[in-house]
Amino acid sequence: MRPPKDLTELSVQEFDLERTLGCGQIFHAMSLPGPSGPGWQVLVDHEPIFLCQRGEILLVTAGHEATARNYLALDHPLETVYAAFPTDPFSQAALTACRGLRILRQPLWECLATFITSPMKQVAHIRQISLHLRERFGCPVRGSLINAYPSATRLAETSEDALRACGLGFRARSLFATAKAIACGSFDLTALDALPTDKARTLLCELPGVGRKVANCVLLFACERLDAVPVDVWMARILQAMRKKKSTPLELERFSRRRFGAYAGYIQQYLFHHARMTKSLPKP
DNA sequence: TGCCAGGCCAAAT
DNA sequence: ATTTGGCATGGC
Repeated sequence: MRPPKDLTELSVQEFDLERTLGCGQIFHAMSLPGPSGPGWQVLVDHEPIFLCQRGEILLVTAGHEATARNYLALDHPLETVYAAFPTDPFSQAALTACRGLRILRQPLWECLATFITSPMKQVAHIRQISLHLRERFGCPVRGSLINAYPSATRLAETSEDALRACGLGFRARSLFATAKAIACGSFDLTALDALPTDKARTLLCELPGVGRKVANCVLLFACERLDAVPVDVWMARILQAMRKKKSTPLELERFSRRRFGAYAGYIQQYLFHHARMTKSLPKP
């Protein structure tokens, strides 16, 4: 995508584009040199959007302002999230370092599929797999560098081996099986919206390749459940350092929900990103 | 080289 | 109910 000539200026407060796109919740954003400084291209389903931030001005492809506002969750009450941050030095450092990071509103299938490909993979490699799947099976989009994320139906008509050839390893079986379950209608993703979080999580965990951690990623990043806390190896180390008592991942998840409150998932993302960027943990 | 990565699953205790 | 081992791949 060439940066579009027609850009609309949006006024934004408490927003940081680079942190939001780069904190490990989406895996496809492409950085581009723009007409007025560097920017990013993202795809929201089949809608290509160019974004470029200069202070409290966000430049957005004209005609796509409403999609951008929703995708970037510019309506989330970050001051309320900040007020709920713990006061220990590590948490406050994470807040300072990540201020303006927002939890995106991701397309549901893309989010589910990419996190099925995530177990025992580093963020950079999840991105590589995601781009490979888009390149091989996704629909081209006019004006976009990258293809749309392939639908469940499209992946269901490929094969486990074809997915394996995209570097998925043992995750190929899970992604293929889940794609088939959704394509044939035996699992209805649209039913998640109406369910309380615990029921939605239980339902998601019925899908191949979806355990509690991946389910919590989907709930947080695509289902607006901002209290859902994915506990990966990084979060386990962070939360274990905050809680002296030796704990299982599930205990740490509940601990974080009690400690952090209704925006526990949001706070989790700040702690996760900060720990990864600085390779540091809270003092035990 | 060896170790680790935004885990999941089934088998064994 | 809880713990353990296997699973593919790539980066440092």
